Amino acid sequence: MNIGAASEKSGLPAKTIRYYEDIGLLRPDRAGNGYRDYSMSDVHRLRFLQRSRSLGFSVEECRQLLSLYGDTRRESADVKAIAETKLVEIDRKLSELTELRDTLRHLVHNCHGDNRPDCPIIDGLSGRAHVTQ
Amino acid sequence: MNIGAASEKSGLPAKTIRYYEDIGLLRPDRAGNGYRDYSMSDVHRLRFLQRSRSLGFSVEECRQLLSLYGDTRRESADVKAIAETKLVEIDRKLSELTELRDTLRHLVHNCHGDNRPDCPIIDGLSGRAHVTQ
DNA sequence: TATAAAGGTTCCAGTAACTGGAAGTTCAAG
DNA sequence: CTTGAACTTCCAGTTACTGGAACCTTTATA
Repeated sequence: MNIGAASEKSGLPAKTIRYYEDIGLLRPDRAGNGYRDYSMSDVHRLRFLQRSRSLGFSVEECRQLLSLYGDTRRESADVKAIAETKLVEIDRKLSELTELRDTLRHLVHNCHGDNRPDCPIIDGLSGRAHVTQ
Repeated sequence: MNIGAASEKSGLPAKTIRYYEDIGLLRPDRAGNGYRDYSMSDVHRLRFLQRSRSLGFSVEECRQLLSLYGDTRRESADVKAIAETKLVEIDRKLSELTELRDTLRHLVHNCHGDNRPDCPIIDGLSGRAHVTQ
């Protein structure tokens, strides 16, 4: 498929997809006319990149995560070690996100949402009183 | 407290903290010697920035999130609307992170972790067969 | 008290990860 | 056969830092 379709399916702009190719994150085929030709496997890779980037992993971390899926030559002890390290990081991100969500929820549920500017939660969390962790 | 202590407490490099001041995300006091002097409120702001940045929110989104806490002049209906929009996004991030974690867990639990390079999960997820969503 | 190291300051240049735009090619519709 | 959308490469600009120089202040040690 062309880059437009790959873009739509992966949620990444075409520009970004070309950039990812430049830095060696994928290597789509080329059709006879010079157009890039993306396989489902490429799209899967791109979706994965879209997700993990949006979740705060660096491109290099994404490259490492991708290597867990793609590099069959890598020894499995190695794969396991990398995956376990990333798991710890993901669990931390999960609990931080959960905490952020709970705070915002609290904000939403306690704000009356009318025009009165005295939202009680804003006062409570403005920094003087509340310290997270 | 000095920038070094603020850096340690927030988990952000001093360089980044100065940069955040440059772009108007906080305004620490100055001591008589010209050194920046951070309050607990500043540190709280910085920790918040550290977290939300590492979770994939842009600096502008962080600025918006911070405004939920800091800007008491903002009308509460406005606060509520912004918070609700961010909540949707956070919930999406949460489910994506959970999915990523489950995939990696599966990888860890099914890899034998010895020197044999034939980790069965890698084959399964290499892209040809498996498509997420 | 001298002095060296550690930690602070500004400023400027470099990097990471895109992003926009120009200039040209190819394809699909009318 | 032409017009417009989608593709190509290339180069410049932006965001969010990050490293380094040159200098100042504080603190520990001789």
